[in-house]
Amino acid sequence: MGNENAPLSLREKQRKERLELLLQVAEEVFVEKGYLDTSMDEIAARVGIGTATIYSHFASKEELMVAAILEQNFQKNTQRVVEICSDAEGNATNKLTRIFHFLVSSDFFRRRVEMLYILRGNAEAQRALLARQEKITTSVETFSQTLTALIEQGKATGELQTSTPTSAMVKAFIGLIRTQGITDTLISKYSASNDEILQVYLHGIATHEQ
Amino acid sequence: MGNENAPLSLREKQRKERLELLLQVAEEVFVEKGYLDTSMDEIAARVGIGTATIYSHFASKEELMVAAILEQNFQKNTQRVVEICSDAEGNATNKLTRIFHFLVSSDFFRRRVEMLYILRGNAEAQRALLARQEKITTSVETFSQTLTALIEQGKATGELQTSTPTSAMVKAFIGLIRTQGITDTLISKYSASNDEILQVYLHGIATHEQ
Amino acid sequence: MGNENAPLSLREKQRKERLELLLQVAEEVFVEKGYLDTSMDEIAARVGIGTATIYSHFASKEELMVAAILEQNFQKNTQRVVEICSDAEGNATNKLTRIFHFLVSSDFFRRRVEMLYILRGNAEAQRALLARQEKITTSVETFSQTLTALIEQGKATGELQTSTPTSAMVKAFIGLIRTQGITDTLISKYSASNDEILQVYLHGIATHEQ
Amino acid sequence: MGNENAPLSLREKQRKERLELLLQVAEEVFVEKGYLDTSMDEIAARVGIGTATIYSHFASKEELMVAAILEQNFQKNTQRVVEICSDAEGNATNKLTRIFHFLVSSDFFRRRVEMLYILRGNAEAQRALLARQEKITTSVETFSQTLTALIEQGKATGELQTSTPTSAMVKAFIGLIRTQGITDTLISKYSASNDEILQVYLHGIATHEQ
DNA sequence: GATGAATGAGGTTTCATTCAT
DNA sequence: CATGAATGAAACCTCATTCAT
Repeated sequence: MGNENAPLSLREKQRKERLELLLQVAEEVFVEKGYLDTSMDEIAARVGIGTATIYSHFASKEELMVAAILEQNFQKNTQRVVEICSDAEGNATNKLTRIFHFLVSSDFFRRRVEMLYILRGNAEAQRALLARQEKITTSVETFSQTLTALIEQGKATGELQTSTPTSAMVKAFIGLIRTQGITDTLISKYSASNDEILQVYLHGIATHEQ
Repeated sequence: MGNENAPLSLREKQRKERLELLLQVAEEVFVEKGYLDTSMDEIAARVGIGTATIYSHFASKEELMVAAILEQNFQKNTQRVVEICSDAEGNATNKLTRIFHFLVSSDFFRRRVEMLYILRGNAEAQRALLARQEKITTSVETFSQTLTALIEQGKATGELQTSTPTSAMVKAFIGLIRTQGITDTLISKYSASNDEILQVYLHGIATHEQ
Repeated sequence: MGNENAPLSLREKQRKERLELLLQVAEEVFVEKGYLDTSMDEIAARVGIGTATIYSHFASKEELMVAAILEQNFQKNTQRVVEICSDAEGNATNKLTRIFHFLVSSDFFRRRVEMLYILRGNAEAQRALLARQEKITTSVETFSQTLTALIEQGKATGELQTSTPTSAMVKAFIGLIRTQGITDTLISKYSASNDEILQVYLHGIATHEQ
Repeated sequence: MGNENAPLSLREKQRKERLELLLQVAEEVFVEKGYLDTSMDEIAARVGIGTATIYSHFASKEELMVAAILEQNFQKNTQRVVEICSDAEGNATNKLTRIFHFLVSSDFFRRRVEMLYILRGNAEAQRALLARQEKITTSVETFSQTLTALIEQGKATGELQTSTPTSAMVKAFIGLIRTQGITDTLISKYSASNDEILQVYLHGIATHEQ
């Protein structure tokens, strides 16, 4: 009966609810308008709070963005990945396929990469990232370990090659997802679907015995 | 006898040289400081021209960035890709490997993706992109056709699978390169090198007959 | 039997102690950081009370500063000046010297002058000054009368000139102390010590008979 | 025929005139409202220029204040002091009296001291002071040397004591003027005029032979 | 009575863009 | 044509003060 479950006072409850709403709205606006064209005033107005109130939750615009993009979704995404891996049915390839589709559709990585690009070279942003990093360490760890375990299972069952290091397979997998994010005229002309791209990857890590 | 080959007047020659210098410097600064922290004044100062002069070449900051990042290098990069493909020696896999290393090291795609992310959702930027698009159409075409041809050659010689569509192979290849650009704590922990990632891809498109 | 001497309730006692602590801390912070960079939140945090609580004691930041700088020390300083003057030993010159050193070292006038400069022209501050003025009237009176009496004693004993009005001597004396407060590059180059400056003053008010 | 006397282009002339107007207006507003209650917007509005234009002349509000208070008047004041000292008529005491009255009436030291108090402890302000310091070094030197020379002349003619160091006399003189600046209820009750205060000083540095 | 969260109002500063020279 | 100075517009952020609990 830890008191973290103790009933929050009305004030605290309202504050917590507003924080969640703030994060949700912030994410929406950042995604809709991009970092540059999003102003703190607009976020506050949409939430229905004073601009200054945001600063009682987050020290800077950068910190708000990091929180909105990272914290908002990472835990949920990680949880879903774990669920997929825990499924009794399906082999490694099948599970990787499901994870791939889920993560591409969740848009999480697109936002994450966008954030990383935008905040690159911004000293304050680096600090914000660090300040918030620990809050998602658990998710990062779980996410990584889950993927690693999945691939090693695939190797153990002979489904995946053992000649390619697991780390390379994981890294390539994440890269594969990240790449789906942004539209580029250079590649938009290629009609290939996400599925076809995934096939190249799966083929690349699979064993090819007769 | 088109007069586009007529000798340029001194004025015109100087103007053209300055334009090239401007593009070069702009790219440097954008890459060095990022879009946000780059000011038109600084670019002009580094080039040694007046700020207003930039606006006689480009309609906006966005247009300058598009030009600096896209036009500045695309032609050069395309040319090198064509050269590699024209080489008498080496099969498709070997050439893809060389192209991969060249493009990763040239940093072209990192900058391009960064630009796309940053300018996403910015209406003025979209207009700028369109306004400049036609200037690089030739390069885009050449680049695409060269890669497509290379992969189809590989298919013809039996080196690459025919079951995967060429367009998917090309798209995955470009995605592979784009993914190398940005460091992310999520994948930075995986020690896999670029080479190992490339192997996954090459393995994924190769035939696996005994 | 005024009930101002009645035993205070625990509540009232605590409140009074907190007020004293508040004034002390406020003075510290104002002196440490200056008026501009001192925030009510910081003062409250250092005292360990809620920000809003300050406003149950003082109507505004200005009023708090006036109280903290004026009331906090004036009584103590006045008391010490009275003590020095009451000393059986020493003539007027000697006592003025001791008072001078005490007041310079106590830093009271520096803070007072700083406050006056900073709050000058601030209507709210003038109101605060007036609102608090009466609280220190006694000290002001005592301070003034003590100095005046001391100098008139000096005149009576023939130690000080009678040709200079007492009021001028007092005014010059206070000005002398006030002047020691702030460092200015214009006069910092003059190596003269406080003592030497004092000598000019003492020489200026002394009789010079052979 | 240095080209610093070359006719300025119309643009340059206008800019210079506006700068002078800016400094003058800035001084007025700072003196009228105090540092805190003066906003850059108001200064700009009164001058009739855009707020941003101020920043093409001065890097910060602090730098503007330093320039407006220091540079605006120091040279003029110094020049007048030098003129008084160069006067063939009058001995040292007489000249000190005239300098005293001039400087008190010019209000220069009051503003200077106010500035020093306000900017104390403000890091940006210290930088601004340094950045501008060199611009007034000449005036500082001239001012100091002129006063020093005047007093040493007084000593040479036997008018002033030689037992008190010149530096102490100068320092006390400047302190004397600085003290006239701010009204304080503590001393405002003393009816003594500036003149009477000055007498104490002059008496303090004079020789007292029979 | 005490509080901490909320905020309105405003401040300084930046910068892409324009325009008179 | 090239320019540097001017600037409008807006952004982020701060903080004294209030008010519901």
